[in-house]
Amino acid sequence: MPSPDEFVPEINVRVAKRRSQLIQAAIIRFSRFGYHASTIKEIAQEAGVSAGLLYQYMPDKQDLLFAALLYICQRNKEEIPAALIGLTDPIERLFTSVDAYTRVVAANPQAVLLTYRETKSLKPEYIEAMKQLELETNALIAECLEECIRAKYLAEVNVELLVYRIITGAHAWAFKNWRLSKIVTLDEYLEQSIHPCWISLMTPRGQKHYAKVKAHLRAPQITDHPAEKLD
Amino acid sequence: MPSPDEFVPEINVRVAKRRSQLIQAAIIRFSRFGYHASTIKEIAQEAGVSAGLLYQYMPDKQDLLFAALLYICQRNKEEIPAALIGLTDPIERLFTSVDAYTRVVAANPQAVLLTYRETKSLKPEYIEAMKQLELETNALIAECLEECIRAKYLAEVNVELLVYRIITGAHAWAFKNWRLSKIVTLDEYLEQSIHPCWISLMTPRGQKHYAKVKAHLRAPQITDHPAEKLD
Amino acid sequence: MPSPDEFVPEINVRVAKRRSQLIQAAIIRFSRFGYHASTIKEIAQEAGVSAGLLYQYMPDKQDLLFAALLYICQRNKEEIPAALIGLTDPIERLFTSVDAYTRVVAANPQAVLLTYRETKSLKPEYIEAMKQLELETNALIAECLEECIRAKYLAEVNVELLVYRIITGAHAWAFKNWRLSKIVTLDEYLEQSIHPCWISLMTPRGQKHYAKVKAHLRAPQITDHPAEKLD
Amino acid sequence: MPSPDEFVPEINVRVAKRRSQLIQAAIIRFSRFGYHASTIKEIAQEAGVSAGLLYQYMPDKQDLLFAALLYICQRNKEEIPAALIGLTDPIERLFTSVDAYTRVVAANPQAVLLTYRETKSLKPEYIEAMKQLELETNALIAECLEECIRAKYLAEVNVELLVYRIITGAHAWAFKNWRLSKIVTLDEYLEQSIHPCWISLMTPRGQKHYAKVKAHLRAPQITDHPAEKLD
DNA sequence: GATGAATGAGGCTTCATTCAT
DNA sequence: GATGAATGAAGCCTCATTCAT
Repeated sequence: MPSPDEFVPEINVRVAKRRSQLIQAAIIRFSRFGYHASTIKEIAQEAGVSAGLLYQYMPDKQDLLFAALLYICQRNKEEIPAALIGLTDPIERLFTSVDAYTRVVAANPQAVLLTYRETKSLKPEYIEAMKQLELETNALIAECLEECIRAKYLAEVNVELLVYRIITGAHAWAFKNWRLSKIVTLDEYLEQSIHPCWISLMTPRGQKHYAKVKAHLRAPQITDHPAEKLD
Repeated sequence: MPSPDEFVPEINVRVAKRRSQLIQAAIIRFSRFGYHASTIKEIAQEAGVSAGLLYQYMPDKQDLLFAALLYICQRNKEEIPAALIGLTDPIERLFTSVDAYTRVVAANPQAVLLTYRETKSLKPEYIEAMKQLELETNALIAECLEECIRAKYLAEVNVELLVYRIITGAHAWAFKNWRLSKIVTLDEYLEQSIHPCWISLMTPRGQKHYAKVKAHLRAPQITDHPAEKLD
Repeated sequence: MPSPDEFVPEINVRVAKRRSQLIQAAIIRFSRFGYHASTIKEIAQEAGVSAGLLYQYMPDKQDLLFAALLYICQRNKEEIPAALIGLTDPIERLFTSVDAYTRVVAANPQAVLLTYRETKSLKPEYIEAMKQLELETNALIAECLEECIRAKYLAEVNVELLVYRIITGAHAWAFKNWRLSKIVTLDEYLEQSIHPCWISLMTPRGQKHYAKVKAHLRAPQITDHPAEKLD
Repeated sequence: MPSPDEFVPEINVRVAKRRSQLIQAAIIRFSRFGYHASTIKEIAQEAGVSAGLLYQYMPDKQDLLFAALLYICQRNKEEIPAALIGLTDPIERLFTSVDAYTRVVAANPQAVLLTYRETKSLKPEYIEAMKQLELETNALIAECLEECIRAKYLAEVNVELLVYRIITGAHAWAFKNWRLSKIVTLDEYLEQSIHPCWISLMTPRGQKHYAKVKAHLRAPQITDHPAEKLD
């Protein structure tokens, strides 16, 4: 009993596998050498396939870049909800989302730098899509902040602006890692540079609550992508 | 009839003028279109000279990029001492250096983005030089911070880490300008995102002093480079 | 259980059917887009088979072109004898062969253009074969002319040259169809451009005879290949 | 006294020379091997320049083809008026224009074949331009025909259709040269295949006049382009 | 027999760099 | 000093052809 013509799962599985394989290879080369300095041949080689094959799964080099950047952002975005599973306390959720975001960035620093460096190489509609995705990711942290504000744990501040303080602070760990990693550990960075952004804005009520939950706050587990380490 | 080995000042003046002219043109094109998307011909045209002439003042395209990046960083670095002239009060000096730094970045956002995006295209020794220059610039703000700490206005914190919070916060205005400029003005950004980095770390003594000088703190005047605006 | 060396007619039937199927598809694509602009994949798709299968029935793309051109010329050649069946009068046979030839060309203009445009892409021996086939086709009309000359209906002219006047006149209908079809119909073209080639060379005896048979001369029926129409 | 900036004849001379040089090379390669089988490198080499230089004078390969085809047609078109200079008698002018046209085609057969074979490779607007140019050339012969009709030398026929009989007859000499040149000379071809097209349509008055001027009709001198001979 | 995924040679085109004027 | 014509290396991409399934 053969599967009907219109649904052939093995094919889509292979296509998805190939695409993923090529995107991974692209992330590696683009991260390491930049978009323009990476040739299609090198990327294909990194993926263990021929240059020609790449074009059966990607329209062109720019789309490959877009796919790579999209993949990075989407992957990062997904880590936050994953880290929040099972958490209900607003402070705990805020702490965890910020911590998770920063640790995701720290786990894939080259990938994050790639999004900063090469987004400009995309065509306008792709740039727009990237911005949209950033806003969606930011919204995940924004929700945690708003929950804290509603619970009177946090002063009423410009939430989106605060989110940007936090995420660009996280990105800074990737950008300035060459220096920062020499003066503090990631944990110290989180404690002294990232979390203070919101801790310093807590209400007395928030501070009291934070002191209570602080003890059992734990760093979330982040998926590691070894290819994207800093060298 | 001057001997060929003699020092001929007019020549060096012309060389310096040409180099500067070419670097300006390079900054304009690189900022607007990126390093790889800018051709030597376009840069030469922007400078109003021929492509061939460029090679009499620059060894190659990469050195031109380095010269451009160096110029940007040096220019920005010089703005801080300029803004501090005549100021002696530690808090006032700290406020002004941070304010000046951020406004310099905000005045030439494309140029700053260029240093982030294209530094990787340089050869290692040039990258090292860029890092060195960054550290020197950071030291200017660090000195102001240390002065405040010595004056017991500020808690004893990791100064260099704090400097990075501040400067990457400033850079964020350039990177995320597409969104930030829609939610706050530059003045609001300074007040709500940048200055809080150090204000939240002041000692009670510092807070008292700050309240006193606050009234006559004034935004420093920053040199504008219209070609490097965001569009 | 047939021995492998035995003649297995079913196999040859299938091979012939496949080849024909592929040649038809090739004619369609080559005619419409030209040899170089047509890809093997497109031709296979047109034939409803895979690209790989094509190579089990054709050594390569060039041979496919040759097969297509050969098919077209052979098909056209066969129309003349078919149209002459049952006709015995020399003038009637001449008229009919010329008329049939022109109408065959007019029925498959794109295919004829293909033979003109792409014969050069063939290797020398194939070009030779195409020329040979042309001569054979021409001979069919030449025979009719000679019969008329023998019957003293036509002046003694260079027969082969006259054949070329006629067939290139027919081809012109295909080549210049974009303009000719705007100024005359095919019937008018035949009457004013093609048939005059030989009518103007008739002897008085021929003219008298022609006047007699003219009335019941009828356009032969030509096989239509809709895919090869001009658009 | 330097020439004003806006008019620098030497530059335009060089550009024109280069363009011409490249177009000649293109005609040679395209004629010999066809458009697709000719590479930019080969054409550049034929012209004695580098591949890169070609792109300073031509936007791309297709434009080079268009330029080549245009050049051929324009050159052919110009031969007719040149041949008619000083001739006033209608019959003489008609004979000469037809004779010149055919001899031009015969002098550059490969170039004419090129226009037939590769026009389809052009983009629509260029094809349109080619058709327009053909119509203009045809009009030169059409005028001669009309003059004869006005002088009552020629029957009132469809002039444009007759022009097409003539020019496609001339083209046939190029197409079927492999055979025709074996059975007749060009002069015989003109006498037996080309000129009869209009001679057979003369009025008695025309025939009488033709008999009178026939004696001193002379073949016009045609510019030779050795690179475009048949091999 | 039939498929279509995979290969890789080769074409067009761009652009940093050189050099004759 | 200044020009810009000329070079040619190198990259993206296509597509005829092969071959494992």
